[in-house]
Amino acid sequence: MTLDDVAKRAGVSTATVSRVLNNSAVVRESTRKRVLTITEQFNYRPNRFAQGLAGGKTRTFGMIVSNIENPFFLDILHTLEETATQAGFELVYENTDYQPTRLAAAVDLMLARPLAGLAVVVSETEQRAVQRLTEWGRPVVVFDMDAKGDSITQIKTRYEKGMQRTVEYLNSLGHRRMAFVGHHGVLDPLRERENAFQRTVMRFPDVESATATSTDSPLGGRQAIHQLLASGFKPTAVICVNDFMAIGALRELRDAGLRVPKDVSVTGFDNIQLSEYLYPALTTVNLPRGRIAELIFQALNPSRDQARATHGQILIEPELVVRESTAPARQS
Amino acid sequence: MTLDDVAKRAGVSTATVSRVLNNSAVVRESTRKRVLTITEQFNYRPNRFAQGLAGGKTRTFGMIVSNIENPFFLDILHTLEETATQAGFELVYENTDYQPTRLAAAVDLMLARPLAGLAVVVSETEQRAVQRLTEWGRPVVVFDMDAKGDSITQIKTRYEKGMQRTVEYLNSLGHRRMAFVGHHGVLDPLRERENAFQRTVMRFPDVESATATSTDSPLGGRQAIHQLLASGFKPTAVICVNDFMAIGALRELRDAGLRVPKDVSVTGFDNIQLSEYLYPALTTVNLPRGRIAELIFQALNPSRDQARATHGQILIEPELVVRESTAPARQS
DNA sequence: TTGAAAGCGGTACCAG
DNA sequence: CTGGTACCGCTTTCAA
Repeated sequence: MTLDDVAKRAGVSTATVSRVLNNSAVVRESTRKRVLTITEQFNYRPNRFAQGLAGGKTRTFGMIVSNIENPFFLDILHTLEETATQAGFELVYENTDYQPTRLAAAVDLMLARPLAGLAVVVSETEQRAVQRLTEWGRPVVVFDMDAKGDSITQIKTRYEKGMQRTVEYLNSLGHRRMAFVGHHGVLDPLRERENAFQRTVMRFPDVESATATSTDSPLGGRQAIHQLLASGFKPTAVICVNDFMAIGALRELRDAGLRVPKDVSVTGFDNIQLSEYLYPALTTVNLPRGRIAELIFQALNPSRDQARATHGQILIEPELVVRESTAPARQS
Repeated sequence: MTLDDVAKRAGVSTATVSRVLNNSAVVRESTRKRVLTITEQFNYRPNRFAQGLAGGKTRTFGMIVSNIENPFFLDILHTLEETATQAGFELVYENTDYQPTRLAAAVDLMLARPLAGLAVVVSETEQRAVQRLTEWGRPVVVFDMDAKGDSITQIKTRYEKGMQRTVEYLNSLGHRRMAFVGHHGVLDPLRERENAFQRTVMRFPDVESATATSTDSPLGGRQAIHQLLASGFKPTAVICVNDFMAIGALRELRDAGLRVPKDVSVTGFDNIQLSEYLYPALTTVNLPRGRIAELIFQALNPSRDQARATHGQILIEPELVVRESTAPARQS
């Protein structure tokens, strides 16, 4: 069933059917009704490809994420998807696994589609990809990535602030040996988290620190802790780059015979839903994913009244959420 | 940059460029090179809409899931996405939230796209949607859903068997008061899990049982346990419909002052990665998501040699994975 | 208020 | 081995 079929059956031209379906022009009520009856009767759906080709417009957004298995990314994707669907848009996503080459490939793929807008929520970066994004004419949102351009909206979180609050809090509990568990996000934003840790720790001269790195997953968190412990460093507090890795960290610490938080405190980052279901419930830093998704949608949506209202840079303030995985350092 | 631009610059026809790009016919090496040089130089990407329209073919698969937040669905989606991408396909998904109306809408949307194939991995069902799927000419895979048709592959798991093993195991540990925690999946497959529980329990005359229902999430699991406990029923073992809900169940039991597995044993279903990171690590039933994703891809992929090799019905055997959340019932 | 027709950017058949 | 060209299904002027 095509537009043409519908038109024939309704005894009108394809142009009119198109008008009815898109409310793009005033059509006499009677013909309008007639057309709608037919389309419903046959459950007609316009071919998206033809629509996209002809109109040059699309109702599809794209989103690129680093690791969809990590609830942080998944939540944003999910919320954005719901919001977009509600508004009559579709969402397609690509996963990069933190690999710059995959990021570049994903951007190329997305831009070729074409799309109405693209959200790039990744922790890695890649020159050519950024280049293409800035040259692309349509709305782009980048999260924690440096890319400037006319149609680019940047959303950033103040990791450093979140990190500071975490370290300060732990320090106030008496912790003096802290370890940072990160993952192989090779570039900026991740580094930013790690750098933030380093910088913050430096401000506490009596605090010793160490770092361990692995993949972004519970298993990675587990391995990182394993390394750390094997290295001989005995932290009284472990700061994980995110909650996802903290899950594994908690497990490995327990398996190593260390009690959390009695023997060692653990913190995460992101405040994913799971974090309060862990045992012990995780002390972490909240990053409002729902709000981030909303902001992304607003920046992407072309039918904004306050066009460009959401343009430029948006800053997200992180806040510490204290739960059960942190406690005063033991006198040792 | 369009095909035409490339053709002009290379001094050939659009047909030739198309041939080169698709390896669809033999082209003289020299012209082939020339064309490729241009396309790379300008980083040309064919417009997917035009391709889809013209060819009638697509390199896009669709997947519909009930709850993408549940790692069971996410894992399948993720694996399928990777596999598909590797093979040069794209994957788009829709989430239904277990709502039949959303399932119907998702199917309509997917079929209109159009796609090269569609995977429907949901726990609900809807008449019209099933109808459309069977009438659609292209490859369809349904997981745990009843839909028969020429181009439909069905993948089913033997829930009942998994459930039996679980109940038998618990019974052998001395448990006589069991509760089932399910979610509001209104139709078949979920019911199937619950029914499987009921049927299995019936075979053990001395086993008392109860059921609680909530949403498919950790929070839901928590609430279900809350209801259960409030009802006065004191189970010595709790069987959760899936691991995702078990996460919340574990938490609520702990908050209620019950120790797992000392006071009450808990089991899940699916064997999601997280299950071994929980505390205590969850006893569950393994459902091989990677393999399921592989099977789906094979059934969907049009370029199969052993065409139809994966047709008809495929059965997945579940197996019990014993971890720490189950133990002998206490003498009470 | 409606119809006719020109594309949108590819694909694939038919000649040459 | 390569070019010409008729579509694919829909949107959007331009006229009527």
